[in-house]
Amino acid sequence: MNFSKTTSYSLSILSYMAINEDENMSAKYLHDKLSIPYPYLRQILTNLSHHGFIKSQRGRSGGFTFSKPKEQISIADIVATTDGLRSLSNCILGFKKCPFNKQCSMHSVWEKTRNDIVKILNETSLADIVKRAE
Amino acid sequence: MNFSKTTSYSLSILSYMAINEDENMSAKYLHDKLSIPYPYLRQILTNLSHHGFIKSQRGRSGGFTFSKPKEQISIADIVATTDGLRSLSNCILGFKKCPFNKQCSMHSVWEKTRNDIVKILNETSLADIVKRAE
DNA sequence: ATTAAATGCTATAAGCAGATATCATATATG
DNA sequence: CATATATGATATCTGCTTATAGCATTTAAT
Repeated sequence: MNFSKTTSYSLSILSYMAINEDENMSAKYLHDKLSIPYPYLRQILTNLSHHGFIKSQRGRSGGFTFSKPKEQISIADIVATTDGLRSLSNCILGFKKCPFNKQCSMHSVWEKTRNDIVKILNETSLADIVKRAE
Repeated sequence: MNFSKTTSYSLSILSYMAINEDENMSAKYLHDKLSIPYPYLRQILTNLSHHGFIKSQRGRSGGFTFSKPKEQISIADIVATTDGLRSLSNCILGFKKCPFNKQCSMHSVWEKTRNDIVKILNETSLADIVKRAE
């Protein structure tokens, strides 16, 4: 009942980077700060780089920086590259076909809450997260 | 972002059994009706039996029947034996510690929706599901 | 130049949920 | 009684996510 570790790590990384943009963001440094397993962290950083959220600087004193404005990166964008938003559009109980004859009160409740969640995911950018962290 | 297959299958099985209580519920029969992989279905039935929701009758023309009133089996009870309700109490983003400084709008939204969901899970019994299916 | 410290790339391992397979045991039916 | 059809119990396989490892390449600092 939550997002995958890969998604969770991605969100941790990008929100930390957004809040502390002055620091030099190498994989090693992020590993020390966020306690994400180093080799796994590197894979995720590569993935985030490939998806255009951040860009890398190789070589000594290299690292990662944002490659577009933080206003233009929503949580939904990040989730979409890992778990995918589709994971939110499925039945909360995991059914393909509702076995409860459509009268299932689950579905209506979940539909509403799901919409609330997706709305927040879409409306919250990394810039918003920075604001709230201040 | 939804319950595990084991939970989903468990809910399918018990709700089908509740709605069609007149039929002879063998694993084979349930497999035909619900298209759950047969050996996996058998494991789940054993698990549901161990947890006291149903009891088994061995031998030819055997099968499974409820071992307590359907009014006394809530969806939450079923989820608790598989995924566990704890899966609902965690941060939706998968964080142990909120990296967003508590101001995270995620958390308040998720807390409310989570409470809504748990409430429904607790208040909906198999008997209710039968009523709604009629 | 040489070295240290960083990312790029990719192959592989570990762990878990989901799924399968098999044999033992029980029992209704003929 | 013999047999077909159930469940009981348990070992194993598989595929995906999570995690690790190692070598190549780039670049700053000395």
